[in-house]
Amino acid sequence: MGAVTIQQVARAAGVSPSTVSNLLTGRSERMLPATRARVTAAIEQLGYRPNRAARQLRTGRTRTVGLIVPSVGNPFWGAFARELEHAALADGYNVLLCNSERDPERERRYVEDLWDDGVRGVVLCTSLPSLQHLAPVIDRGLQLVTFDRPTQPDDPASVVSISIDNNVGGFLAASHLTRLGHRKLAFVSGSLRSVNRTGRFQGFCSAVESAGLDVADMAVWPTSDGAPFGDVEAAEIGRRAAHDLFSTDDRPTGVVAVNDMTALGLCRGLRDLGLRVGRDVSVVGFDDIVLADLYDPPLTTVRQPIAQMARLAMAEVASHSGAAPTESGRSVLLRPELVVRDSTAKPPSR
Amino acid sequence: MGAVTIQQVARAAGVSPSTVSNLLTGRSERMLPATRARVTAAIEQLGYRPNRAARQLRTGRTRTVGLIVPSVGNPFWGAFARELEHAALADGYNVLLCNSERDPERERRYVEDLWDDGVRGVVLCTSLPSLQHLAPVIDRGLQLVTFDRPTQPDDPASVVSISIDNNVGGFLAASHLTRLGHRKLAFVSGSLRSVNRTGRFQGFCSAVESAGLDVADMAVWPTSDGAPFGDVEAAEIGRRAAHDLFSTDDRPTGVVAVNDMTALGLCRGLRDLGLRVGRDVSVVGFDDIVLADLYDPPLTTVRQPIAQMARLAMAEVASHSGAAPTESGRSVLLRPELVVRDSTAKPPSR
DNA sequence: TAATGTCGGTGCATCGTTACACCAGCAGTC
DNA sequence: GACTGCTGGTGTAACGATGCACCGACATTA
Repeated sequence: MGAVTIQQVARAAGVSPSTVSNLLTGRSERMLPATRARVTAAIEQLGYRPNRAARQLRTGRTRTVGLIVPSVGNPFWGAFARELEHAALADGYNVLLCNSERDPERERRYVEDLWDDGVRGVVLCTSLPSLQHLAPVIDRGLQLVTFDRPTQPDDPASVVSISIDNNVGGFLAASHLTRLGHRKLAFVSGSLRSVNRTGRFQGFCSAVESAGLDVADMAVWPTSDGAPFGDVEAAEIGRRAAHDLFSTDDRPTGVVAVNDMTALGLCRGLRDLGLRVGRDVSVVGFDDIVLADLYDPPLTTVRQPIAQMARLAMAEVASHSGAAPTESGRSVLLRPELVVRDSTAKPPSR
Repeated sequence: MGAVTIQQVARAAGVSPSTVSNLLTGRSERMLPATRARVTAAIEQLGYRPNRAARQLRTGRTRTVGLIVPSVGNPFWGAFARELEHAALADGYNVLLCNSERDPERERRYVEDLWDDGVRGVVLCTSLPSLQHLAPVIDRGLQLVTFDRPTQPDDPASVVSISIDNNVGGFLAASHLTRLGHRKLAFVSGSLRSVNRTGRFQGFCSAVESAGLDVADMAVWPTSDGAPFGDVEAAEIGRRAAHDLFSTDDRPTGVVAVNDMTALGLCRGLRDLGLRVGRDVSVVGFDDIVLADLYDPPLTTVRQPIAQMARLAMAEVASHSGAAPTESGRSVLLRPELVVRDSTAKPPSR
């Protein structure tokens, strides 16, 4: 039952373990073709597979990267996880998936566990304003790449971020509505303290102002941060927002949601109230998950190029991990794209 | 920069490495309280964390289980991955996520890679009729738990399966439609050769027959297995099915889809054709993903109790892995539940 | 022919932890 | 006082792969 070791292969091939190791690690130039053939044959015949734990203990390296997402239950994160795994596989890496449920303590525990497992590169999907809880591990040399969270001023220097320009995204969404003629907009999100919410909201405000409207007239939900919802509940947030925002007299005619799940929940809530999305109310989402296009009506949304972002994130994780932690971090901001579908239209004439 | 080792802790506490190890591995009874306190203090002060690679090399064990899903891009698998991780965490395990994209060769490679990584338990979500490509690793002692795929006669003996009773599920879906008065039904799926499709289709047929109808009159899509679609494309399958099935004269009035994503794609396709789901056509999905309830109209579907199934799967993976591979496998079949929403109604009167 | 260089390959210490075998010291027993 | 048994530890050999330092044998050069 015991697995085949490098010694057994060496014995079978009539060479020393070092020679087998040399072949395995790519130092096969200094070797007679005949020897190489014998060793290769022995490996093949015995079905030898190197013990990774031993290899890692010796070298200190791993071919694993960590991925921490709020929740893979959310299709956006699921899709991103898939793309990252795709990119990782191409580079010969594995992905260890962790759901933080947006809990900083879980983030911290996961990052430390990953470090103990020998993982030296982690892609972290978070919207927390601070990374202080991870500072100890980053100081030890962890290469952290944040996704969907632009670098903040007080982040550790080595942190790299891959993100879309949320400001532009928010602007695209809101100005699409103002151009259609909407005068009373709403902005709906989950927690107020998320980093990308801030960017998207700023873009929203810019668009409102450049359309000659007053931001103060717009509706913002929630008004106070009493909604510390997780990611799976994103849809529930939208649903509640619909009920709150549309039970007043001064209803908005267009809504920008902070992500597609929230937008979908919003649509559902509007339907409960007897309002038709794309006719009575226009809704713009964010992310462009697969379901945005399947929904009825298909959702207008701001697309994040997740495949491209995943490749970038993977490249950063792989290139820097193991290098000196002094390597200065960088921040990559990609331009999002507005995808117009049927959930937006001119406001109904009164 | 070098990490703190067990020797340094031992030196700091004035004991031998063995004593520290004894404390770490729970053999702390044979130890004076004073000694234990000194060691604990030293661990704390130095910030010692055991090297997992070394530990694994020595013991051969890992606290990691593998999870192979068709694609986390599909919300159903994303949700399941989240539940499994939740269950694993409670047991002190980590989850290594792998997307097979329904490719047997990728399945095989992943299973072997996991084995090499020291992983001795894997939850495999597949609908392949055969597990022969994994037999070598299973023989070496891998504990395989299949999810959403009932055990097949020629599966290796040690394989455990956790699944719903697809037959019952198919029956529930179809009989719901016949009870509403539908006489002409359709069954839509992706690949014909998937195991759970078979079960669901059988249940569908039983329901049709027990309603006094002829299975031969029902529409089945696809008619031949020319659709080797992956999981992300499940929605696309539904969309194509809608166009194929509803461009003829003899249209069905009720459709059972093999899963919710396909059902959603189907709804989208029907909308393209100007048909209203829940009025002109009734649609029943399968799985009850979060989006089923958000959709417009909310989708009637057969619910899989994924949280419960994830816990069961985790329990099986953890309990057997490492034990003798002679342990005989078992097959757990859970009863699914029909969730009636608005996508189904009486057939329109002609 | 002695010195030097190259080629092809090997020996050995090492990574950090664990678990088994062993051992002092002391108490109790006959 | 020699024996047994227990308590509270310690010494040491692995686990499997790696990579540096080294080495014999042959070729080349002065």
